[in-house]
Amino acid sequence: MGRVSDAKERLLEAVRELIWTGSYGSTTIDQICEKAGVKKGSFYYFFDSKAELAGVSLDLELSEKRPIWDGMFSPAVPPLERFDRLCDYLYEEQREKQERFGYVLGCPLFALGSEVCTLEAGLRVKIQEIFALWVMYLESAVREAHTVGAITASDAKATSQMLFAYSEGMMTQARILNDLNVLKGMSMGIRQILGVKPPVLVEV
Amino acid sequence: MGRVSDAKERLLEAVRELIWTGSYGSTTIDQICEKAGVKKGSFYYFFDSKAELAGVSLDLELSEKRPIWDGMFSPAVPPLERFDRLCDYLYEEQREKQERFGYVLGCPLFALGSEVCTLEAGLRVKIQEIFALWVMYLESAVREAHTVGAITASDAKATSQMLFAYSEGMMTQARILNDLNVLKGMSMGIRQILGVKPPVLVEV
DNA sequence: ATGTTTGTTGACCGAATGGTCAAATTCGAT
DNA sequence: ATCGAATTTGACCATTCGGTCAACAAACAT
Repeated sequence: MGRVSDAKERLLEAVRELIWTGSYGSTTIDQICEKAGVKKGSFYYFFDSKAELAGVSLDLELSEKRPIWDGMFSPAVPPLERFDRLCDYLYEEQREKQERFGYVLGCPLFALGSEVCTLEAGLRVKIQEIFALWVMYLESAVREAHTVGAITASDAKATSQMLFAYSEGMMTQARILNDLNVLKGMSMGIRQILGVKPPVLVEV
Repeated sequence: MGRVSDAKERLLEAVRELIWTGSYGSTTIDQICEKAGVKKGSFYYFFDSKAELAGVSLDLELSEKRPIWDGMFSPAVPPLERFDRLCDYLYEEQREKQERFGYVLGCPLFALGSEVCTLEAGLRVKIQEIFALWVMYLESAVREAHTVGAITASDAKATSQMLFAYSEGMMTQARILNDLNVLKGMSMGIRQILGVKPPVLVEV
């Protein structure tokens, strides 16, 4: 078996934080090593480039997010409520980042994808795949919401596509403006795109 | 007066293309100089950092775009048609970029803003200002469209804000996927957000 | 205990990077 | 023609960057 180490994990954690709080291009291997407390020799023992490290960190990101998505979009949750949970989750996530780093960081995949899509084909493809998977969650919820009769939007494919663009646009705008309040309008915007029918009011 | 030169303009042109086709962080001063056909000494004669050059290039971007925006959103154009013109313009712009560079490049401001907002405060502020101006065009058109009775959306502020997030999200998605077809759905999406009332059909 | 595998270290390299400068050049103005 | 302002040039510098390597250390298996 030989010697054991968590240097690999520390490198992965470091690169994620550096890219998210800064950018891919401005993050150097030296920086990553320093933040991870790992010497450069060890870096090259585990990975052979920044791009490969970032690629593995995307795998990690996906494996962490999937159970969260599965929870939010569980079939046990009424379809419309899934979107509420999503908004709450995103807001809370961003609030925490702002508290910790002083910045609203937005969506790590969208920012990274936009930055490197013309430069790092491997990363671009991985990000595309994650997005395709993510849209499946949205599409399924839209379809179910429509089946249940909760929304007017009938074209699940087109609607989920709209929701994706809108929500990512909102997250990125929040990042650029460094303003959490942007996200407060997201729930309403999503409901409008979905064409949520007004709930039956109950007298108290 | 002394010697005359267009080196400054060439540098501005070079940096815009390099950032747009690649990224801010991956663009070096040496690269900019080479593409502009300018020696590094001259670069530092005109600018004192990459950030300052990028800042001036944003001023240039705005001064070029304003007349285009003024044309598309002219009061002489029916409010709803302004959005059609916008979609056509964006599609044509991206089509041209893809033909020239092999990539759909998306919105240069959104991509740059997302990349540098935590790193370059000066650029972040400038981009924020341009966005604020741009949303004014959207908001005005939404307000007029509603006044004219062409759309159901009544809250011009919230609606223009949604349009902004959605359209920027679409442009960035087109960049990440390097797919022009993404943009084909934009006109419909905008109409849905606006709540465009079905036009009165005329028998032929 | 001893070899074997796995991970660590620090020194090292060449290239690229941001940045400076004094000298040379080119133009407009007088 | 020539003076002065505006621009160009190429050489130069220190630092940082990505990347390599041989030697070393720690764990496990036998």
